[in-house]
Amino acid sequence: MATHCKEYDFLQIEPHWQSFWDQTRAFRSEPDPSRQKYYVLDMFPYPSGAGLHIGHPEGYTATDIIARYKRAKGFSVLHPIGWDAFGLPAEQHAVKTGTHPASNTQNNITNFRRQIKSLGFSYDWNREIDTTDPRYVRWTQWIFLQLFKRGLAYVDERPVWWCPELRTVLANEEIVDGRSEVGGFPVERRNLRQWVLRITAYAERLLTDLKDVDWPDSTKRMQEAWIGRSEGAELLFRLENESLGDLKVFTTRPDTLYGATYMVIAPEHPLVESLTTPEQRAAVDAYRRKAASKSDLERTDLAKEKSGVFTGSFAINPVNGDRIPIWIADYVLMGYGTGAIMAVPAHDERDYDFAVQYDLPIVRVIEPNDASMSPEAREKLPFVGDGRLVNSGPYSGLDWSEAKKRMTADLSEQKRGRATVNYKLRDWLFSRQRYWGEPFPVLWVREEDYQQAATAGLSELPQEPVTYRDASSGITWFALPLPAKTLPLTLPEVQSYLPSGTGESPLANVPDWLELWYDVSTGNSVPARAPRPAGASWIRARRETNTMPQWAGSCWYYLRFLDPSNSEAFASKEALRYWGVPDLYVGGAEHAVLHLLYARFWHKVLFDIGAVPQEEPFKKLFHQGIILGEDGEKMSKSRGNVVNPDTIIASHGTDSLRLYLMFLGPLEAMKPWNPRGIEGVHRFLHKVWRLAIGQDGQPNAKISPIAPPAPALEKLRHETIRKVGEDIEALRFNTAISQMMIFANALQEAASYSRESILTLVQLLAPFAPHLGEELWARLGETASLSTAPWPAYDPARLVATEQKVVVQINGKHRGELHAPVGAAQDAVMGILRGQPKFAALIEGKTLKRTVFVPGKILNLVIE
RNA sequence: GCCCGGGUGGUGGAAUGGCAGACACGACGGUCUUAGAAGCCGUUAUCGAAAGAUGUGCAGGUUCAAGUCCUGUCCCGGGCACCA
Repeated sequence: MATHCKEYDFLQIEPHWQSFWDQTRAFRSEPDPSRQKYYVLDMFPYPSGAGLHIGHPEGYTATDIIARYKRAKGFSVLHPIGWDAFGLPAEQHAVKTGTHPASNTQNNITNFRRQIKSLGFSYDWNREIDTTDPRYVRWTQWIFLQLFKRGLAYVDERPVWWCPELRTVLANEEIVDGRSEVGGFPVERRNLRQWVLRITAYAERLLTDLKDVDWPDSTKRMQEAWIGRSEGAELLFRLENESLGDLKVFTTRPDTLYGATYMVIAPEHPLVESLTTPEQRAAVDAYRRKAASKSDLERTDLAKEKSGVFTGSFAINPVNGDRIPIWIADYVLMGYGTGAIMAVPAHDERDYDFAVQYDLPIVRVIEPNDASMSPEAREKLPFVGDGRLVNSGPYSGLDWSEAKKRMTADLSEQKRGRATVNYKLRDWLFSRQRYWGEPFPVLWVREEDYQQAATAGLSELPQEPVTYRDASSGITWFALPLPAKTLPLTLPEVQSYLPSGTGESPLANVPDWLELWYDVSTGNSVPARAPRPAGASWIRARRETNTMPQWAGSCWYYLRFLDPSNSEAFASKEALRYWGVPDLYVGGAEHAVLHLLYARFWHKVLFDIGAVPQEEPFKKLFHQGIILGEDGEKMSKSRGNVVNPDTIIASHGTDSLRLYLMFLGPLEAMKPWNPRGIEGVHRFLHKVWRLAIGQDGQPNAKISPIAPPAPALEKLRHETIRKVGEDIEALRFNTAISQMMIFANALQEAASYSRESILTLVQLLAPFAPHLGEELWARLGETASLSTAPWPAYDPARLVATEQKVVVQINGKHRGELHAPVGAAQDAVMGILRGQPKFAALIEGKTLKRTVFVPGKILNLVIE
């Protein structure tokens, strides 16, 4: 089974075992009720034209080690891979070359698959998935229909980022520093009809359920910050012109209500028109024009300088009847809270800056409690800390937290306010004006046709229809979902992949796909240019031209891996019950918010409809660190510091690359690539080879068949089994490797060693360097594949030595060490110490003030 | 500005409050060789001839004992950013 090379010939060994694993389908996983399952998942790659980046094998090696280790520990392991294959680059390539994005995507996948296979990962290739495969798209669309049915999808005309160069809409996350992430082109605001998912309905659960997952703290914090929950109150201010009703504001500080000296509404606030007095009209119009022309970037860039304009109108403070001027300023955002605030300049930095700039009154209503504060600090405004109320009528003297509660309750009684919670999280803009994405399984129809379809009952409709009014025609269109059984809705062939440039995707240029006669009783359709088929159930319909963003496919792929070829459901109940959700998920921190938040949202929806049994998709999450170039800079083509895995595999072998990536430092750390480092681990693998195989290609003569193992070596063997196992469990691969190096060095120094010793080393190393592992395992005479061998056990009793080293300190300073029997008490150790002249001299004639003794570790004598 | 990480030899890094620098890389010396490569053996934090002293960004503190805990501060990296 093994090769016959005499030297460590990785170029021969690695392909040999890769085809062995392939042919024997060694890593196929099937549900096995007799064994515990373990599902270890990588963030699946986008198959870019550039091929595998060195960051991919870093994370993938980590999960592969876990997968191989867990298999050896007797788990039934699910370790799959697939392709997140929709995306803008393939479409841009198509625009440039005119070739179908699918063919470019398939080429890239072929290259990625070759590269990943050459790394020897133990994926179950029977479960490979591709998000662009119609059999996959079908279920992505099906999940969308579930969201739609529950009222979690809607359309909205809203300002989006428009990139004239790419002729498409971009999401916030696709914009970096005011330019498109892809290409770096300028972007601007434009209003378009968009699909939006109501993720805000899940804000509270997305926040509170973070406590149940084992994730890096920093990632949880980022999600918390993104969701941005804040508790406060909505307060109603009567307007002086009573015919205009009330002005509703959101505040987290209702306790400062007596300090409100002006109000601010956003430039886009609906009351702007009616609040503006004739005298202020010109100034307000000028200000609004200016605000509208500013991009968001400019708006935030000019953050330091506040600007605004007075409306001429006043509101009435509900607690004291004060007349408060109402201003317009762009530091208040229409998208958060109510788009209006009460400004308390004494206790808010932004309000303070604004008040100073426009010479508005500043009234202190909170005094600090902290007695240790200097008089100057107590006087300083704005003061945003906690304290006691002053100048606040009947509430003066109360602690601020108490005042918050009472004032909110009192206002609530008068129907002038209520306690409320606000989130920074916005609904998720879910459509793109592109070709290369999942089409929405939705038809736009007229109201009477929608009613007819509703009666026919073929499609599952939301309680409230999703509609939009076309401003130019005045027609209100109704969104009719396709029946689930007709899915997938596939992409048509197009002449050009260029977006229409009018805000619609290239799909708008395919009339036969777009305009239909649709049969509400069967779900059948024919192009609209054909005559209307006979029968009352045929209606006129237009397909949705938007496609879904790339996030759609990656939101649920971990579920498809459970049962990838199922054509009845996205996964069978049995598969869902057995495999559940990933036990470990490894991927880059760049997905800390968006992908992981979106996937959690979809998973919770699936949980709510009873489609999955767990509330959270990813129990344990780990981020691998970025590997920097040799120069300590981020790898990039322009810097010329990119390391290509193929090159390393050719020069040093996959096992060396894998081992080096893991030895480089802690998995989560950002660390620079060092070409000399790969030589080091490569030498180590050579050393292991020589420990196992002699120059003649036969097992090394130093391996003793009969002699009992040396006790010290045997103890080290057990220690190494323990340490490597513990480190793998904790994803501390760098220290696991160093322990194996220590063991290998000890074997090399020994005159002879047991066969068990070298087998142990090979086996512990195998998850890291699986090809060398299999080769040596077979060459040492084992007949079954190492991939099926159980993990070696260690005997805790063997770890205990008879003698222990005790460090001797005098006044906390290291003064040497002595050896004492294990478990020796303080008195016994003191006895040994006094018996050694070196130590006895140190305490001679001194007063022993105190003795600190940690058994088996340290003896610290405090003397005078 | 706010929220997270992190600063340890020439380099990557190791260290449940208990011997700082494991394991490697690099460098230097030796061995083998006609020579080299690969092995193998040794040295390698700093100062010092040595004994010893000093040493984990900086300044303090807690402790018998601090890289580790606390306070302040500087620097680097990541995230968020007028969110009321």
